[in-house]
Amino acid sequence: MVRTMSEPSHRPVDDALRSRLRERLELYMARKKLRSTAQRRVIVETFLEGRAHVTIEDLLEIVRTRDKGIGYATVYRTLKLLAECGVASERKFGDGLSRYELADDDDDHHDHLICTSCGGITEFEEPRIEKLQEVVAARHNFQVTTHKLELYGICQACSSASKKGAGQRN
Amino acid sequence: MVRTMSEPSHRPVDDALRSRLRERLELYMARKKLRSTAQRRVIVETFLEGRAHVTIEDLLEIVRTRDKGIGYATVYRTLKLLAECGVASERKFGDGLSRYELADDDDDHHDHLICTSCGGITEFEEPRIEKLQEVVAARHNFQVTTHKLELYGICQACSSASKKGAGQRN
DNA sequence: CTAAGTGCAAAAAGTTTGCATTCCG
DNA sequence: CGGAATGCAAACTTTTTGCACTTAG
Repeated sequence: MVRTMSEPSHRPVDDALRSRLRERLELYMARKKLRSTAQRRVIVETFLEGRAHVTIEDLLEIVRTRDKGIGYATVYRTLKLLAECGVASERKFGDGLSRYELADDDDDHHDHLICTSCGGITEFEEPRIEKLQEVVAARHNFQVTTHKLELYGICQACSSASKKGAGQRN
Repeated sequence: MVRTMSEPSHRPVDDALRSRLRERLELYMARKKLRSTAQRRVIVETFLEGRAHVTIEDLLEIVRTRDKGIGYATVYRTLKLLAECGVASERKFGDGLSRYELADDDDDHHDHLICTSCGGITEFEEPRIEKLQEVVAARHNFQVTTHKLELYGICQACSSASKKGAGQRN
């Protein structure tokens, strides 16, 4: 009950992305003759449908609500598999944890704003920066394969919270 | 300005920077009533005069040629101290190691090209990218305190080496 | 059937810390 | 002297792996 249609969680754009990724995974697994197990299916679905930037620990917790017995190592190995075949991207934001998100399409890269107060992560795209990166790389005869751009600081929510005098913290 | 760290390049320009950093450290230590020990002096000098992007392990090895008995923990704690007072910057390039380099001046930030083949790290500056980062941050009402931009790929040396070796690609 | 996949526990790998001892100020 | 600093080893954290058992194909 109570599912009013007007609300936000449904993003048709991402559905298309997800099916592309699912397909990519299937092809990869077929080619490498990898097996589809109950655990993998649960982990992959949870990852694809879940929020971005999950840690292995996060994902394990969610996955275990669906299948009690799944172990850390299986989640770890499955995420590694997803990263290998270009379905997930591993990110390290310097807090010592590895995080995973849906892989971008080749032509559609995004970067991150990271709030050092609440830990919130926001994505952004700025094609002009990507262009300049190419310029820099060319200047050094460097062939870029990937890049990482992260802006660390205080997000809007935290800065208005501290203005009001309230504490923040996640 | 471009400083390439993989080669034995000597940089007279940096002498001014080093004295500024030494002074900053002295002020900090005086203010906090920290002590100048033989170990710290060796570690700090080795760090200031050595090449950029050293790991703790690297630095320990060099330091021990000067003072056999220095322990890992002391190097670790001294680098942490240097980072605290703005003399060193800690960098993590995703290979699981922490690396340290001389801190930039406030107005003079640089970023990195990282060769995934030879591990070489080259520094670059591109003010237009910095500008655009500010634009992005403003768009999100985000107050940037620091940022990290890394381009991963194949450096010139490695790509010409593989050209000779494998004889394909152009 | 048989090789891939799983779960567990232990190993790695890097970072941090507790503590007895040393030594700067 | 007294507290800061050191060196060692042990504790931690997160990631990775060895292995015996299970199971997909």
